[in-house]
Amino acid sequence: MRYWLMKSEPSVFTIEDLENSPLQTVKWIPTKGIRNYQARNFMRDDMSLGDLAFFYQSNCDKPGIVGIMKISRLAYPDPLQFIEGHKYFDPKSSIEKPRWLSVNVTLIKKIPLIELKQLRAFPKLKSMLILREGNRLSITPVLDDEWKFITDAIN
DNA sequence: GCCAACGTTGGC
DNA sequence: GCCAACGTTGGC
Repeated sequence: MRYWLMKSEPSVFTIEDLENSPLQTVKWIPTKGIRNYQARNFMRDDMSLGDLAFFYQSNCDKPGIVGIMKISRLAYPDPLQFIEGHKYFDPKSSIEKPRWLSVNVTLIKKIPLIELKQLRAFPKLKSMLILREGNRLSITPVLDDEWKFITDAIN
């Protein structure tokens, strides 16, 4: 079992949107395609059913962790890449050789916001990828120790 | 809205 | 395969 951190901009998709979705399950992210090879490769190569992930809200007033999700469907082609005219249409992709993938996630629970600046304050977390300057990757692995430390802090 | 830090693109 | 130009991300 692996752990992940997945970013979403609240202007695009919020934890409440996830909460209000049927079965509290969505394609990540419903209206947006992940268009970064590193993030795609994580989904394709390293994610397993039942892996857990932090829902991280980014590019907003209070960036931070707001929930816990699980991976509920393994990587599959992102349908948005095939919709001509769509923002996430990719002419270089095809049904036979899809370039971009998604996974489904299911909400486990919302948690009280743990702000980015709080995360930064914990020496134990100083190597977290999300805290690295210039980090832009929307899906990053979380180490077992980091996951345990954060989830322990919640409880 | 600024801007640093990235990833991608494409000409060569 | 280099690298400048460009677009995007995301904290502030």
